[in-house]
Amino acid sequence: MLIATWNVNSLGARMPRVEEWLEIWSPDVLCLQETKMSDAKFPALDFQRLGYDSVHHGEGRWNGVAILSRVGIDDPVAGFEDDDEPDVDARIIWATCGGVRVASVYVPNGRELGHDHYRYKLDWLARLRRNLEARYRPDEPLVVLGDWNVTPGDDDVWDPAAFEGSTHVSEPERKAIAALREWGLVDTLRQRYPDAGIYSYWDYRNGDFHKRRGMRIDYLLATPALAVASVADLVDRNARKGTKPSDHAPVLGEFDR
DNA sequence: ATGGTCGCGCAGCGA
Repeated sequence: MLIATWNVNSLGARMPRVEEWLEIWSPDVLCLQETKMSDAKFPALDFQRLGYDSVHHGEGRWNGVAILSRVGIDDPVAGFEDDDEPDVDARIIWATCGGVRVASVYVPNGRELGHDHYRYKLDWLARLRRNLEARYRPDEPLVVLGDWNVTPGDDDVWDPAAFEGSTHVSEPERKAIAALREWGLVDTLRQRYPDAGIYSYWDYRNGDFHKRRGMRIDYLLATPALAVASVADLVDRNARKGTKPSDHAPVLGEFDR
């Protein structure tokens, strides 16, 4: 089972690249973030033509998450699986694909330390943890994947010193990700490559991609029940090249199941 | 050199 995640930075702008990419890789499941699209405009028929069922949770101009699957897509839930107030943004969608519970997540950026949006980011991650605790167990096959907007450690940033005092590297954010791991999630790529400088996002500016100045903020977090079957992890850097690329590359995990 | 690029949508914000 091949499961992938890709922050496409507008599906409207990226559809040619996404269709091309699906034909190259034929993943079983592809999670998308930042579709920047309403549900009404989501091109479900185009994905159907490529063999994928899909679910989408979008508002229009900002955010927006989706799951595409060619191994079934059951029990979809848009937003958190709790009875609290609905999230103000469309940032998480769930579905069961081929016997694996999948969540596609677009974690708030945070903007600046101390900003209201930074508090929202930390609250959002805590709410995700409560959702997992209330609804799932680490011995069930589940993967939460997407754009976390947090580097789990210093190996995940091209120059940690350059980001001192910024979001994406702060201790509270990293503790929130560590708390998810402590509940029972495995960062499969990092487990396979313990200290490699592997990135998934490069700013469009400054030629950062060509200078290899990136961050690893897109990843799969799988329960041990699923991670035990992990056989490969990779970032498709080729998708960050060429005409009208997203600023994120797709991240793939393969499981022997 | 203290910016630099995208996307959205038509100014300027968000990333």
